[in-house]
Order: sequence, then structure tokens, then C-alpha cells
Amino acid sequence: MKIQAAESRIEQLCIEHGLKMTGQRRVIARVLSEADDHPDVEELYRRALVLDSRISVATVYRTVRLLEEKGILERRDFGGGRARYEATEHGRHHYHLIDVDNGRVIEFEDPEHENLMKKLADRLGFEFVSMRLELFGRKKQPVAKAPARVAGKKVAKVHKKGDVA
Amino acid sequence: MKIQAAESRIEQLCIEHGLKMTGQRRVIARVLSEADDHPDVEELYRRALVLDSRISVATVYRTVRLLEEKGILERRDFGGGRARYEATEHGRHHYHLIDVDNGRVIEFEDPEHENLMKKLADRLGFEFVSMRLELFGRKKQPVAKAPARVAGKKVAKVHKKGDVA
DNA sequence: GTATTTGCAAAGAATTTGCAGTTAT
DNA sequence: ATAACTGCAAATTCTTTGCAAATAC
Repeated sequence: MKIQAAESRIEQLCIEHGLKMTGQRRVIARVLSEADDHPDVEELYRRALVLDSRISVATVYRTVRLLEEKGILERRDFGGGRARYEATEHGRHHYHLIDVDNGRVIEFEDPEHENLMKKLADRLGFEFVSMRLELFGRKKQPVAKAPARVAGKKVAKVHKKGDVA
Repeated sequence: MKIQAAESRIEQLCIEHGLKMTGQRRVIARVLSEADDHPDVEELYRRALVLDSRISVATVYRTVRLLEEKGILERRDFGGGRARYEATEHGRHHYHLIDVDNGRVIEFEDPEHENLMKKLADRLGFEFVSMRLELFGRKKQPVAKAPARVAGKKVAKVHKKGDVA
């Protein structure tokens, strides 16, 4: 008898895309669903091993490539030579600010920004397909101020887990 | 007797940074100064070989790394697995629009944009250090229109040389 | 049943490095 | 003179692949 948690969000998407759900894929899908940071392949592999020890790195590589092709995952490059992954969030683009001192990644949204970029592409004679925006910054001295806000709503989320470039 | 052209712009910068100017570095500096695209290491090596055949790839790698550390060069990643390089342009940031159909890179400026990003970093509690922005787009049907403009000035420049992602 | 997927280990691609000899300052 | 630089080939690092065995549907 196999104990089986409910389908993870990403497993759902895999099924919708007609992918064959092997044990390994289920585990990787779950790891990805539960990640709220930007793990690289090695980190995904490590997390997957905790749930199921008969997984190889090769499968992790194959799976992230597959899921990227299906548009379920997005590959990021924050420098450091390895690809990082995160689940595609439809509609709601978000961007990354990388702390140059410790590699930590802060996510932020800026809905207005995407429109600006669409207009810009348009002016250059192009139809907007996608974009990549990374900000690099250095933390200012904390002055005990209110949380960062853009257009009145809380906007940033800081990551902690194995998330250093 | 050695025939020696005038110092290239990048050679100047190297000297200002106190780097030892070997023949190889001079050649690489010149290739970089004359490039107005985003060559990868292999392409730099190829161009350097034309000017001086006793250069090795290892030296090109070592040199671009050094110049990047000194802030003279900037490394770019337009996908395709290899790093691309271009001279740092102080003050005047520029961005890249990649044509998804053929990998061609169009450069554009948007001075307003950089200010927006600085403000954004500030709101998140960070001092702006640098940023990376890549737009991916698909060329619209040419409708015989005037060249793309932003804020009234011509703004885009298209590359041709070995510049396909 | 059969086409897909997996693990393993070997192959690849891009980049780095150890070392002995060369060169800029 | 001497510390830094170079070429070469070997080493590293990240990622892909060929093949025989395993598995989903």
C-alpha cells in the first residue's frame, strides 16, 4: 500500500498537458509546487531525494526541460552559471531584485511596467512576446520604515531557502 | 620594428586601471573597442586571431573575466548557453530587444526607464546597482513606417555581425 | 502490449586552472 | 628583477545522451 498525497498543482498541469505521470515526475512536480524560491537542478534533486530516493539527476534535468517546453516552468538566470526554475504564473508577471552582497532574491510586481514594455516593443515595430528584468541592488541601512509598497499594496517577498546565487 | 595603431578606447581604460598591457590584451582590447555588437568568447577569439595569431582562447577567457571585474566590460546572457560581452557604457544604459524568430538583437535606450527602476529599488529598501532588461518580441509586418522613436529621438540600432543567439 | 521513461555512466559544451616558460614594468 | 601573463592540455562544472531495464496507460 502506497501512501499518496493529493495531486500537487504542478502535477495537475502535467496531467492537463497529457504527460505520463511516473513516480519520479510526481515527486519533482510536488517539490516544484512547494518551492516558493528559485531552486537550481541540484537543489531540486536534493529536495526530491528526501521524498523518494530512487531519482537521478538526469531525470531532474529531463523533467525540468520538459516542463519548460510545456510552459509549466520558467528558467531563470541570476548569474552563477546554473539555471534556476520557478513555476510559471499566468498573467501576473513578477520580477527579481538580486541583493549583490548575498545573492538573495526579492520578488516584486509592477503591473504598470509590463504595459510600458509592451508599448516600447510596439514602438520598435515588435509584438511583445516576453521579457526578463533583473535588478541588482545593495540593501540600504534599515531605518525602521514601513514595508516596501508600490501603488499602495505590499509588493515584495523575500526568499530564504537555498536561494543564494 | 612593430607597427602599432593608436591606443583603442578599451586599451585606455585598461591602462587607467593599471593593467599590464601585453600584446594579447592590446589585441583583445582593440577587438572589443571595434565591436558594436555582443560577441561571445569564441567570436572574440576569432576576431583576435585575425589581428594576431599567437593568442589562445584561454587568454580571451582570462581577459574578459578580468575586464568584467574591472567594470570595463559587461557580460550578457541572451540565451544559447554562452556569455556575450560588450563594453560598459557609463551613464547611458541601454537595453536589448531580441527577435525571437532570428535571434537578432536590437538595442534601445530609455532614460526614463532607468529612473523608474532606481525608484523601485529605493522603495524596496535597496540602492540601485545595475539592472538587466531583455525584451523578446516578434517583428510586426513592416507597414512602411518611420523609424522607431521614443521621446522624439531615434532610439534603436540593429546589429548584423555574428550576432545571432 | 507498447511507446515512454528511467538510471547509469559516458559524452559534450563552456569555462577554468596548473605549470613551465615568457614578458611588461 | 620579478610579479604578472601566456599557451597548452588537463580538469571542472553544468547539462545532455545512448542503451538496456522498468513502467504508465
